Parts: sequence; structure tokens; C-alpha cells
Amino acid sequence: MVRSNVGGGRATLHDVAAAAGVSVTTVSNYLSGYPYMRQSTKDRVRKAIDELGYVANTAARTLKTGRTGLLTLSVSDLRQSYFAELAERIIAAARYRNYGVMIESTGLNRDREIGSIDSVRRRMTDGLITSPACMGAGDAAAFEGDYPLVMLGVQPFTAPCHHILVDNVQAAHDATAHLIKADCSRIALIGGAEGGEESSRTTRMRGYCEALREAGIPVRHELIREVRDWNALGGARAVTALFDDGIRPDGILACNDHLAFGVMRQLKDLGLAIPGDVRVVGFDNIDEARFAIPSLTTVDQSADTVAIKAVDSVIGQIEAGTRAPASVEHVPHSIVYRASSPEA
Amino acid sequence: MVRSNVGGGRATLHDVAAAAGVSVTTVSNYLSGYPYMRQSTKDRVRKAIDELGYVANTAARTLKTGRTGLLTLSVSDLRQSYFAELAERIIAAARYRNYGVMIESTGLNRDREIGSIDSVRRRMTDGLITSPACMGAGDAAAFEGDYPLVMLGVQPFTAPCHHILVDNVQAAHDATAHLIKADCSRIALIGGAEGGEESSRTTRMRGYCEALREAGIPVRHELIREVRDWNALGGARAVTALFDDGIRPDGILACNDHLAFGVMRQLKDLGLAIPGDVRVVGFDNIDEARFAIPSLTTVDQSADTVAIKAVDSVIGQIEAGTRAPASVEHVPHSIVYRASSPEA
DNA sequence: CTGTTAGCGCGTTCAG
DNA sequence: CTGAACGCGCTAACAG
Repeated sequence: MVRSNVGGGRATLHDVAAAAGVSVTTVSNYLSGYPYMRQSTKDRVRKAIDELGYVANTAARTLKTGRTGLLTLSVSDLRQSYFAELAERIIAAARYRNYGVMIESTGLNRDREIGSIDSVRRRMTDGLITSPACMGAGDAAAFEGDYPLVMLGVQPFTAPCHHILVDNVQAAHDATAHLIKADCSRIALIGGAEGGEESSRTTRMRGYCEALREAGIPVRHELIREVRDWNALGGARAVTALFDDGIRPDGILACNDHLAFGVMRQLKDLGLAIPGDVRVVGFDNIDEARFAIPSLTTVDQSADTVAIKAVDSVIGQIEAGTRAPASVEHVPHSIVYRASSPEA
Repeated sequence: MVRSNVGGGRATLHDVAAAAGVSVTTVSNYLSGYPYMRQSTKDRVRKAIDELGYVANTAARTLKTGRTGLLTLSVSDLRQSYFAELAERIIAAARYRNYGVMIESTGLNRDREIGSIDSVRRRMTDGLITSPACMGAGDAAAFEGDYPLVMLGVQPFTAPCHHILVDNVQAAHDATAHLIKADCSRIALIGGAEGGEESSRTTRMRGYCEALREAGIPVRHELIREVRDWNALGGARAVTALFDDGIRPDGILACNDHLAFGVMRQLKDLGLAIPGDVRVVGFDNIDEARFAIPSLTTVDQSADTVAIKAVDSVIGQIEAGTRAPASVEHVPHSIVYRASSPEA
């Protein structure tokens, strides 16, 4: 019978020791699985622990050991399905390793992205996994330090840490090549950007251009549409703009799945068939992509692999007591073929 | 010039005190905004802090004060947009109050739902906001205790704490009444359940039945379809099953927006017009609902209000040092009219 | 206005 | 195999 005296939660190691008629060391040893102990002692301790509903105080342990058992995950917006799915997997991977995850949502705010290192600086958390979206080329220094850190996603700076991401240039290249192979010649890119700092926008743009060039198709800038907010509305508007400009693409590569959903919606409203008149490919392979109308062909970013690698890396650093050397690790990507653009 | 000695993070209050030539109390006072201090002392302390790159150690403070500045949010699956949006808002509300949020994802596992109280039992976290989905009528005792707790969503038990939720019966009633007012007479309910423990499924079902009865429309059980997983696939399948059984609804109330997306997809594939042939109403008002094809009429659950109330409540309890008395608080709901079923 | 001091609860020596 | 004692870094009395 456990007495959950959670709130008033008195019982301390001393109480247990007193109740069991042993010393605190003995209880501590018992708790950490120290083997050389009389069975009768073990039983007494176990009984005392149960009766008192003893639960170790994390703060005291942390103060002593320097470990909180917590990780910080910093993303820009959990409402973006990609991040929600990534978070879900990171929580699962961390849980498996007996770590908890504190989530910081920075809402596309550079200062808050930088500020997310605070939780580890204050030792509230043992390490940081971050995916900044608004930091500039000069911001690398913000991450200088020796605390455990893993960086996720394309960045305009060279992070002084382990950096995990898919090869966005190659991924966009592959997706574009797929459309070309399916006989598309007027391929639009929704969400790409021609200039600005290195980001998903620019790298996916580069892959797109590369693939076109390799196929001998000239890059037409009217086909490239920047979109600020990568959501369905942005995708729909981009299609409208495209058609308003008299452009009739036969293939569309959207920089994420939400954009692709909006693209498909607008194409349908214009009376176009997918993939008959226009093929559509997205990016991220979020859960909803399977259920879209039609189901969406998309680039899988192996969020699961990223999650596991990120958690392994940061915990490895925690256990090693020092940051991993700077390095870039590309995780594999793949195209998931569905109805919006079947494999050619 | 800040030396970010995060990892090796030595500098302690004593170091700062020594460097500034004052005592630890003075530094501590300075840090907590104690007003009665000579400006020159303040300056010396500030300077020492900057030079040493001092950052307070949370664990030590926690050990002393008993507060971690962390909340636990426990949900079943962050990939469900409703929870992602709720989490985002709870993080924002907590952040505003200078609290961090640790997220527990329990994946429809009862034991893990119960286990989510562990983080507060171990005092790793100051309070818990939880939205269990798999606990039974007999599980109320699991939440006995005096720690700060807020329960969210319909539950089969009377939670011994502050419990925040929308009135699901009334909400489903309103949604159904809206369809009736729009001249629907064969209204299907997707995701409702006729039996089983009290849950969103059964309460929404009750509201649906009530509204029909009030309008003098008999409840036809073939129109009610249980769906295990409330995602688009489930919604699409339910529609298929409905039509396979020879049933032709003219209005469909889906128990969440994802179901509604699948419903709409399947209706379209069957060549039916929305809202012309069939009107569709969802539940939750997730962000994507605005962008669906057609845009989705849905019941808004005021996730934002829930988030703010939940955070306020749990922090209130933390500050009061005791759990709030058991109480049920209904937050307002509203129907957001969009293209899938415009206001009659 | 500032300094001294005693714990918070746990892990970890070091004796016995 | 077990017990006593110290200290992690900070806050809060309490003195001065």
C-alpha cells in the first residue's frame, strides 16, 4: 500500500533509514543497487521505503551529481506538424534513455532561439537539441561553449557542435529529377528562395536548379515562388499568383507538405487534375500526407532517425562530460511515392 | 564581455562575492532585487557577475526553495494537432509566467498516463497538467495527493482536482442543432460511441442524440459510427462503410477535425458536393481546418483559454502550496462557420 | 545596508 | 557489510 504523500512529500532518506533501523548510506546503497547487502537488510529497507512512500528528491540528487536527467528541445513552432512529429519522437527516444524533455518554442524569434541555451546554462537541463530558424550567419558564436549540444536543420552558420540534417540540396534534386523523369518540363518551386542566408529555402532551391540544369531545362524564375509562411494558405496563394501570371506548370515541388496541401487545393479549384494535369511533390512526409486528396508524394526527412541520433548524441555528450567536436552528419532522405505523383 | 563557461561552468555565488569583495548574501540580495543597497555595491557585484559569467545553479536553488520552475504537461500524442496546439499555447502561457514545460507523451497507455505524476512526485517538476485518455472509472485514486494538478478533457472519473473542459454534450448538441437548422435530417455521427466509459466519444454522442430528440428526429443507430483512431483514414473508412450499408446522410458530424478531413475526402471521391449534398462539421478547430477543401465548419474548443486557465490554475496551486479543491470548470465553446456547412 | 551561518536532501568518502 | 560526516550552491534568518 503506497501512501502517495506527493505534495506534503516529507519522507527523506533519513526517515527511511530511521524507519528501517539502518543508516542513510545503507538506504542509498540499496537504491543504487549495491550488491553486498544482507537480504534481511534489503527487505527492511524496501519495506520502509514502501511504507513511507519515499521518493528520491531530484533536486538534491542533481545538486550532488550535476545531472538533471532533462534535455531541452528548442523548435520554432510545435504547431508545424514536422516539429510535432519530431518532438514526439525525441520525447520517446529520450524516455527510453530515462530522460525527460523540456520543450522551448521560440516562435521564429532570434533572441529566443539564442535564449534557449539558458536552460542548460542554468543547469536546469543537461543538454540542448535545437533547430533555430531565424539566426544569421554571424550568430555561430552564440553556441560557443562546452555544454552538450546538437544542432538540427540547415543553418547559415557552421555550428560548433554535432549538426544533424538531411542533404537538402540532394533531396530537392531527387524530387525535381523525379518530376522531370515523369515528363514534367515546367516545374514550379513553391517556397524556395533565390537569395538570402543559407536555409531550407535556399538549399532546396539549389537542388531544384541543379536537377533542371542536368536535364538541360532552363531555370525560369517566374516558376520560383517565395512564400513567407509555409502553410496551406501560402501554397494556395502561390498557385493563384502563378496562374495569374499566365504560367501553367505541369509539376510543382512544394518546400513542405503544408504548402503542398494548399497547392493541391488551389489546383483542384482551378479544375486541374492531380497528377493528370499537374504533378505535386511535397517535403517532410508528415502523417497527414498519406491522407491528403490525393495522397501526397513527398520527401521523407527521416524524422525518426534524426530524433534517435540527436538524443543519442546529446546523451553521449552528457555522459562524456563534454561537447562533441564540430561535425556535420547527413541522415538519409527518400521519396515516398503516392498518388499526387506516382513513380515514373 | 561575457565568458560563456557553460559546460565547465564553475563560478559560484562565493566566487562572485569574493571577486566583488562582498559577502554571498549581498550577491544573493542583488540577484533577487533587494532594493536597499548602495549603488556602488550593486555595480561591483554586477561587474563581478559579468566578468565571471556567473549563472545561478538551478538545482541548488531548487533544493533550497522547493521550486523547480517547471511544469509537466502530459498528453497522449503530440502528433494530434489539437494537442500540439494546446502544448504550444501552454508553453507560451508558462513562459510568460517564467515557467518551463516538460512534456510527457503517453501514447494511449494507461500506465504511462498514471506514471506521468512521477515527475512531480520526484519534485522534478512543480505541478502537472494532464489529459489522460485511457484511464478508467476506477482510476481516480491515482491522482489522490496534494501536489498541484489540473485535469483536462472528459474523464470517466471525478478527478480530485481542478478540472477544465468544454461542455462536450452541449457542444455536440449545438453542432447537431446547426445541421438540423440547415435542413439536414439524416445526420451521421462519426467517432461517437454508444457505450463504454464516459469520454469525448460518449458525451458528444449524448449531445447529438439530445439535439435530434429535441427536433423530433429519431436516432438511427446505423448513422452512428464508432472509429477507433480519430484520424483522416478512420473518417474516410466510416463514410465508405456508411454508403456500403446503403445509408445516405445529408449531414455529418465528425468527432474531430482529422476525421472530418477524411470524411470530406471520401465524400468527394463518391462524387458528392459539400455542402450541397452533404454538410460536414468537425470538432477542435485546428489550424488546418481553415485551409481544408472546402474549409471546415467546426466546434472551437478554445484551446487558448484552456491553456491559460490551466497554467494559471497550476501556478496558483504551486504558489499556494496546495492543491485546489475539486471542481469542474467548463470553458466556452463556439461553432466556427465555414464553407463545409455555412450558418443557416 | 552587509556579513555569518545553518541547513535543503542526497551521494560519497572513510572508518570500523 | 554498515555508520558518521562532509559538501554540492544557494537562500534565509539573524546579527551587526
